[in-house]
Amino acid sequence: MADRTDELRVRFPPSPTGYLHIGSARTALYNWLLARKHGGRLVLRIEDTDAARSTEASTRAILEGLRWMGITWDEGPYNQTDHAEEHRAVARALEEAGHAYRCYCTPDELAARREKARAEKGQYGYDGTCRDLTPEQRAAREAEGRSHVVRFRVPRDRASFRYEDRVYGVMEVPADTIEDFVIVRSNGEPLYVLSNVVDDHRDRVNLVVRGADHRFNTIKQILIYEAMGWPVPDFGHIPLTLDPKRAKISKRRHGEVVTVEFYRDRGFLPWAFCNFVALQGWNAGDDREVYLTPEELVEAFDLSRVSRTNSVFNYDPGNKKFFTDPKAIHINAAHIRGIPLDELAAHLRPWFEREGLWDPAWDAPGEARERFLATLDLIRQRYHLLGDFVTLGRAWFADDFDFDPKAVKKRLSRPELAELLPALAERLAAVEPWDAEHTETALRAFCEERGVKPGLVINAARVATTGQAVGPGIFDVFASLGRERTTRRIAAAAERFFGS
RNA sequence: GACCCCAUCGUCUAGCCAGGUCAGGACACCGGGUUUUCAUCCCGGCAACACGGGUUCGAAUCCCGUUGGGGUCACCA
Repeated sequence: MADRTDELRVRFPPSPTGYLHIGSARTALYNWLLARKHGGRLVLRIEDTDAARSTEASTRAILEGLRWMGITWDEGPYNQTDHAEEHRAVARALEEAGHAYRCYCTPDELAARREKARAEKGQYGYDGTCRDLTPEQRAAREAEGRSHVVRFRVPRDRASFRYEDRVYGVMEVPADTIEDFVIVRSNGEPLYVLSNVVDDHRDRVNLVVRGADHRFNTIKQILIYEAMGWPVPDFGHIPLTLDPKRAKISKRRHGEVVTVEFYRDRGFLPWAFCNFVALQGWNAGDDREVYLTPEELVEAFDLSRVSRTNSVFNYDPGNKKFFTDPKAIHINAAHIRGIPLDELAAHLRPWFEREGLWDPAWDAPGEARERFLATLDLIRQRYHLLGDFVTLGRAWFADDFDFDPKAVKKRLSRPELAELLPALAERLAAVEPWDAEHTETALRAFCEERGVKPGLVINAARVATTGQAVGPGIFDVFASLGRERTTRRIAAAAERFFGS
């Protein structure tokens, strides 16, 4: 198919030196959103130029993270190293055209001069020692056996460099703050600032959305595009996400909580995670915060509404309940409550399987599946994480559930329950038909006869049947659990907590 | 240090560009209500325009400065 020149082409080029963290995930998401919204294409490129730090495992982890989030790419993944020759060719072309030159200064010399400049409080960018070497001077240095890097010859005919950022607006910096930067190492390997441009050009990327920490690279890279006579893409930089102490987040400092896989493992719905991440630095301008489907977010998302203010990822190390940003958990809970039941069931399946609780009958259309979905619907209202279904909700799917000690203490300690519980079980066993309405009538009548408050019996029954002090209305619990399990558990609780 | 960016409740943010409603929403927190329970739901509350000047009848909104925070200054990406 012929290329449409007006087609939006964005990219996500992670460097495989670690895990997919929350900041990169957001960059990927924004690019994906843009591609979807405008019918464009997203290119995935692995920037493994830094061979020393790049690992296969890291690439896998990143791809896995993206797949989990539901971020799909239209092209790639390409490997940057596959194009190393091309990068070198461009460096040569730049050199031949006079836009770049060989620099023979050694790292030691550079460091010394930098130190001196720093001490004198001057600019300490590259001082241009090799910028205008004559062929003879170059030959002399080659003869000395000196190796060289290739530096870009930054134009000195302007007072400043500027470009218009899609998020930050006009970016303008004094020209003398941009030094003649290195584009090829002394070992012949091209550097990111060059390779990235060559790749983006080859991949026909026309909008670059990346972290605000790249703003100065953009100035340099536009210079390269111009020197090559290539069309310059649009750039949009997005604000950074900081920790509560306003420091850049990193796995090294913050641990798992900043990695995508952490959210997967802790029971986040992938799209709920995306929903939260999207809100760090962007909002639609209305009061909406929950986007249950990708389509809704794609529709609402717009680069022009991305904030210029860094956001703080609000997590509190050591907090058991809020092990990550409370809002992230809230959004996850909203999604758990709000998405279609069959989708929820699909996301839950691995959780049940890991616990050995999955029943294949839940897969096929039929009564078992209907009951399963109805149970999910009943208990999902107060759950925040997928794991809650098999921990807090285990009693709905297995008999070997745990009793919350606090619940037992609070609701199963009154001595009269020793006698009430077995009697209640017996009474319930005869209720016909078994549904919320009839079990309620029976239980209330039972309490009336015994002269006890329904609350006593109800709360005891909740703990007895579910192990928890909180949960859905008890008669819905009865109906959901069924007669057999309900009565057996109530009787068993009497045994277990009051038996001699 | 130089350069660039940013600055509204504890956090995410709306409002700013085109000055003029008690500065709005969400999360968290607190209180009340519903209920047999609450980790559900409903209602209410607490809580912010960093500071100082200026322009203006009027400034969160425009201008300047200060302070604070962040980013970048590599033969990393």
